[in-house]
Amino acid sequence: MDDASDSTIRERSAITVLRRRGQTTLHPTLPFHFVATAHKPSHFPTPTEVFAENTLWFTMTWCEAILGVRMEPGPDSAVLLSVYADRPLHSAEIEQIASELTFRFGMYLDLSDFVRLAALDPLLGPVEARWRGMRPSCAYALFELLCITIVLQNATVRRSTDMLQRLLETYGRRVRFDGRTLLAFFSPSRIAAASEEELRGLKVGYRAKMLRRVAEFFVEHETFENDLRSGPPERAANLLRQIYGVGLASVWYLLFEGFKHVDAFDHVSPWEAKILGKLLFNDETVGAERVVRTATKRWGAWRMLAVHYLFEDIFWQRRAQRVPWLEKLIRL
DNA sequence: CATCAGGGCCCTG
DNA sequence: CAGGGCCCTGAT
Repeated sequence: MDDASDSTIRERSAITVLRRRGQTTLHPTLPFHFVATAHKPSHFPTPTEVFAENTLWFTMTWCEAILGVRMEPGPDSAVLLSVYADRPLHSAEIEQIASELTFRFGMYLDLSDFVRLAALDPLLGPVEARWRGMRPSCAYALFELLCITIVLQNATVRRSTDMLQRLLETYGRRVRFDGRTLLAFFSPSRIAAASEEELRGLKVGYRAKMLRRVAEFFVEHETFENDLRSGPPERAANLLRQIYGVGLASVWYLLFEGFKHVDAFDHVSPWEAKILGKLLFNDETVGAERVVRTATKRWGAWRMLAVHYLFEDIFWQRRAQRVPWLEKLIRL
């Protein structure tokens, strides 16, 4: 047997096929924008999800099970959910998954005040109208999102995607459902059981120690994510900062993407400050402080959601046609 | 070939 | 609280 066919067999045998176990319908608050909620063009593509033909497919680990989820728009702004799994699921479990996804995709948020606020703002108004009903959304559990913020650190997008790919291939699972093959995340215990040297072998560098410490933290604090979902953003921020490897930039991402705090904009990274400076003042050099101050004054408790609308909007534009000034600011 | 910053964070002084 | 070091890569 030659090497090629050998590796093909290995790869094929490593695929777990998920079967369709149930379906249900989600009912977001109105207004709701399916496409802009399901897909974020500013994010780098990850092998756990794919968005195509107005449909989102993604993997999810849930109560020791590996799930594949297909999400698509239904009538009257409803969202159709098909759940695939490696074991049968009770209808009560399907509803629990539905409830979890309602949270992860921000479908419970009441945007009516934001719509009113945006209408009064000449910059935000047209952008909000274009994406009316877009939510902060993140298909990942907190531990998974933390792994992403760690591979994001001090690396170009290319290197971050490579690191995540290797981690998922090594410790996660390859699954197939509904005609799609995707990777699924690993559990915290899987990483906690790996040695730092082993992780360094995946070329994550000094992040190996952080990944291990984060994983150990989640093994010991199973209810951490749920605890943080209630309570003010400041409390979540303070507790998250105590985890080794979680700094200002990561917390900022986590509060908005993970916990849907629409006001969590007290920090902005340099590259994003340049993009927002350009959008707000047509000047990419105004600096992070001024960007944060302006957003706070202008959009108050909705400032992070407003920033998110502006940010995704320019990345949607970029997809239609390259935006020259933006290309320089994105390090691929 | 060398050097360096990159979609941060920790630790030190 | 400012600044050096950290893994590894691709750009220069």
